[in-house]
Amino acid sequence: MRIAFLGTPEFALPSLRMLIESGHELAVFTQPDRPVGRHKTPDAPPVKLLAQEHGIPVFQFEKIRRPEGVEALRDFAPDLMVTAAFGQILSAENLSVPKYGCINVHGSLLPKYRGAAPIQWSVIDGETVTGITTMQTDVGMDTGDILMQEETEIGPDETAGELYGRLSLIGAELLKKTIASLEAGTLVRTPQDEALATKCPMLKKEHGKINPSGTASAVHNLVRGVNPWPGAYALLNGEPLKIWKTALTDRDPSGSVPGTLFGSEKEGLFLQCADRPVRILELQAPGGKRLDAVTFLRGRNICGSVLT
RNA sequence: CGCGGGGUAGAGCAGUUGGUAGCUCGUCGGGCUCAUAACCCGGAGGUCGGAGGUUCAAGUCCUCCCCCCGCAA
Repeated sequence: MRIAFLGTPEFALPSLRMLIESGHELAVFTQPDRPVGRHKTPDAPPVKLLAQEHGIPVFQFEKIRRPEGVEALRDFAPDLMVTAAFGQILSAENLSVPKYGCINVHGSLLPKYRGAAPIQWSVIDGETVTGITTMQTDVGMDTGDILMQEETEIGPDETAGELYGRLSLIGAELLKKTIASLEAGTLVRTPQDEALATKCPMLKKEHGKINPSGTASAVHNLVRGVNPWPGAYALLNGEPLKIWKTALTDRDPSGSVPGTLFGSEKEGLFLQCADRPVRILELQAPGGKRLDAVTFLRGRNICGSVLT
């Protein structure tokens, strides 16, 4: 088939790789190179790099729903469009170009977690099961008919980054099955149950802010859910202290106010939360490297301080 | 040239107005102990990121370079 692949970050790579290996005729549409990094050098999206390695034509539009984007799509004349974490909203005009429309690979079990960061929010919310949905894209935000779904469990200490990697692979497999079913003419479309739908926003820096007045579980889930980006933090004397890894513990409450740090080089570091303490395993001071808690404590005494 | 913090013993940090480098952990040796990751005593280990400069004297002041990190994207 002639397939227009629309995707941007790492999540889309396994799916694109699968399409390449399956021998489809491809064109890739991805986000423009963006200034990234400490020195603001423009950086090509991962999908672009992979496409170029395989000699696949790459198109980068600020907004594909504008006339030039639509025109480029029409010129390629795909049978099918596939999106995986593309990051742009498609217009009805975009969707009308291929005869089979557009299949989207989404990182949640729709209709739950519609929106931009379903994987991270699933972890932040403490969900224990999630999955991949392939859906027939319509003009709404992840509102199209469900084609196929595959579940996977979220490990109790799994980070969003780890889950992201796993789901990207599951997504590629499910996409393969979905396209095979489409080609066989056996694809079944199931409308989403609007009553069960939930939306999640794009993650911002401030979503990484830890609330020490929450439960230990909530803190642990946040730390996992925003790892590796944007990263969890709390303020120590007005300075952001990044907290990379935590562990739940059965340790009794320390009696101190939520936000209090305590522990020692022998016991490790703990943060008192609303109910009980959570163990801090890895953290990072501003300007400093990411360190395990015991090493961190060697040079600085932060026990007794209160995070806000 | 976006803003800012930092490179000092194997690790993490201190180092005051320039005057022979300290702390915690680790490591090595010894001791205590039924025993120990606990405790006590002792030792080794640093051309203070690199190059130049100022000075009687530079980790500390000046210039340039390399590397790491936070913010911002």
